[in-house]
Amino acid sequence: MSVDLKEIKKEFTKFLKRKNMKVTQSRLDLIDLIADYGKHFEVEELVSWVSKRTNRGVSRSTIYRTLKLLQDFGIIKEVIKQNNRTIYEFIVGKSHHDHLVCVECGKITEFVDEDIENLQDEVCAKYGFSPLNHRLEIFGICSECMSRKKT
Amino acid sequence: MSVDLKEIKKEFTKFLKRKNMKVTQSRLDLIDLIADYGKHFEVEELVSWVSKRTNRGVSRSTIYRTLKLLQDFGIIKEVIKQNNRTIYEFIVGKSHHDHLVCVECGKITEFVDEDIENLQDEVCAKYGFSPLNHRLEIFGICSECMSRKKT
DNA sequence: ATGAGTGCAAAGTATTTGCACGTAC
DNA sequence: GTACGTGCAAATACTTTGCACTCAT
Repeated sequence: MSVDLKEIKKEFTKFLKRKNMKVTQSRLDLIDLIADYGKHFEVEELVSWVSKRTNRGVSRSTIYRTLKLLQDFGIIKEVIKQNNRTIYEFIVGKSHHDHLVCVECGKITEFVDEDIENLQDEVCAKYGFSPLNHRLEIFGICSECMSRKKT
Repeated sequence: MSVDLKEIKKEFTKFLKRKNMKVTQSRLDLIDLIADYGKHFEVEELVSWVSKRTNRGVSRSTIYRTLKLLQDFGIIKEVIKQNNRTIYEFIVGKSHHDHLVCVECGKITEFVDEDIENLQDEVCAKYGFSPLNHRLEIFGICSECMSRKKT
């Protein structure tokens, strides 16, 4: 793990103070817990994970509220919106990447493509649009599912 | 309007028969109504539009069910998933395009970029992934909102 | 005639909110 | 001490589903 969580929490503390919000244990802990989880997650998964890893657990409301804060702060992102599910990801220490989503097995594969990123910036420039973030989801069938289907 | 709706409905009829489904007025009408609406839409908007344009109206259930069918058939697509909203689009007669979504005013701008499309195909090829469709949403602030903010 | 389609109301999900109590400052 | 945070339960929003009736074949 190449991510300096201590530094992130320090920055997050500043971020909260700047907004006159309180630095609570619950908020700081969630950063550790998400980093520790180490993969994409849905709210439900996170709730279970937190219960499993702590004695106190956490309410869904707090999770939703804190996730929103962490998105504003910029360390997590909604990476997939499919059906009624929202999949989040801890994005610190990763280059921007996008996702291949297998509609058969649900497997999510990350990929990085600098060229796609650059072309997007060009498009935005062309329209005088100031991008804040983006989401590219490619839905399809992964190689394993494809070979299984052929059999 | 360069789209031949008659032809589309003929194909849709075949599509339904192939699946042993019935060719109902309601289903065929929805194609006309969506084409006629001429822009992105949400379910709620479509329900209002249908009521406004017809005498009978249509139930939300049928709208949802038919939208799913039309997606399978391939003439509409969920183009934006933001917050809890799903925005659909009639995609017949358009090259594949993606969207710039202004988070201030909600304006949606379409753009076409062949190079991005090609790069995506390359990525899929690299992972042995068979793409079915994709969605690229760039969230940010449009030029009008940006100049309004500066003032 | 038969099975699929439709509308309605009810049920499911995911997410947000009001409020009483707890905690950071 | 005060204001914001938290958990809980209730509310909301979107979408799906069961069922009785209707319509396409």
